[in-house]
Amino acid sequence: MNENRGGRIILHVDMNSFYASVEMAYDPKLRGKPLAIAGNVEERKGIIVTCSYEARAMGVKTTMPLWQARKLCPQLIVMRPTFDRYRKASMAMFDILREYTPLVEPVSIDEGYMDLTEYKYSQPLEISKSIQTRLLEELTLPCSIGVAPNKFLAKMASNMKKPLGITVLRLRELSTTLWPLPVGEMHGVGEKTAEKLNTINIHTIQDLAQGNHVQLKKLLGINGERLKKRANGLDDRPVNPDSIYDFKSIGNSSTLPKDTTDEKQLNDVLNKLAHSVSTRLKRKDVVATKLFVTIRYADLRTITRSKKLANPVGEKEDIYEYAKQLFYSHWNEEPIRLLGITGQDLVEKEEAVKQLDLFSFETEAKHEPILKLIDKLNEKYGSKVIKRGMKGGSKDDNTAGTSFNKDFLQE
DNA sequence: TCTGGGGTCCTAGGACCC
DNA sequence: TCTGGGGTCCTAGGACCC
Repeated sequence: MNENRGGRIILHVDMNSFYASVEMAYDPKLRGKPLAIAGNVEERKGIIVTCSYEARAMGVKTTMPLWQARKLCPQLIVMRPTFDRYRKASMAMFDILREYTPLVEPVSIDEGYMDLTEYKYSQPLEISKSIQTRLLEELTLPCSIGVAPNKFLAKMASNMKKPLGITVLRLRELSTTLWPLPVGEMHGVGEKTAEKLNTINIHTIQDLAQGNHVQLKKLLGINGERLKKRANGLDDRPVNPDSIYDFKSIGNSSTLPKDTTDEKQLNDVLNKLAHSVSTRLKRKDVVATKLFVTIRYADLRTITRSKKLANPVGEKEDIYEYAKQLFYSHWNEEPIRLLGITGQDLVEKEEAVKQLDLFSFETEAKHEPILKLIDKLNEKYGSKVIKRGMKGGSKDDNTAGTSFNKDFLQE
């Protein structure tokens, strides 16, 4: 009955050069041409965000500075991103995926996992073909799909054939499919980790899979253990459709047209950033308990400075004031390339108001015996706010029932 | 005449508490 | 009378991903 012996069937659907493909869907004249989407097109710091396969054939790559891409490919068509289109296309794409199962977890605007374990009597390969065909025919958007018993392997599989690939990665084939790859190609292993692994003679995924447990832990901490497990095809993370509802931080940053030390200009940028962060927080009905300021100097050295706030912020003016405080107490007066503001530890606005009340009430009543205080609080707010014998307040209520959503899934 | 902007997770030291 | 051990919070920074 159970053909895959209790294993799961996980798909990773990855759209191919998503932004460029969406633009081609909107304007068919762009098809077949080297197309790049780049930020800051007019300015010196523009980089390639995505490019079509025709552009890739000329050596153009993601994150390459625009001027360099133009040198490699003079006929390159360059467009600024139109996020509205991408958001719409993304929603349409996830709607199609959800027709196959509700267990769809978007991980970014253009990729997501699906858990098809419940549909084990259908062929996952057939379902993948159907998904790929529908996305291509109905949305004119190409994708690659990986099919595997877990998220990690599905992700690695979708990466193996692009564009328009479908790759099935089975556990029993790991030693021939996954293991020969350089360890740096593993999802979760970047440049630094690859370098570190090389120092203990780990060069391929196979080396990692067979690496010494103790040595790996010493080198990379718990990440070492986790990577070794993954290299052996083990990953039990569930596909969680609700993960889009947990927001941990909201931030904006901006690279200045020119490096500067001009305070008026810097204040102006902080003011604009405060405005956009405030708008986004408000749209989600949350306030931030921690505020971060990012400073990048001309030589790309980047520091972040943060402050835990007694009273969570959401209003633009408050964010601006705290950000200025943070900035001016840490800026070394060197020219600045980029400024950023991020709010973290987000709580629902109503919950934050409660906590604020709680705080002042507690201060006012701090001489009373603690049990009496708790009883009073319970009387005032109901027993769910604070329980006798509990250490803290209502800290972990902050996501319950919130209706906030990832930006790209919002209208 | 190089390298954007949006995030997440982990680590580590010091303060502080019991 | 010279020094334990566990835990949490705060801050800074590193690495990684799309």
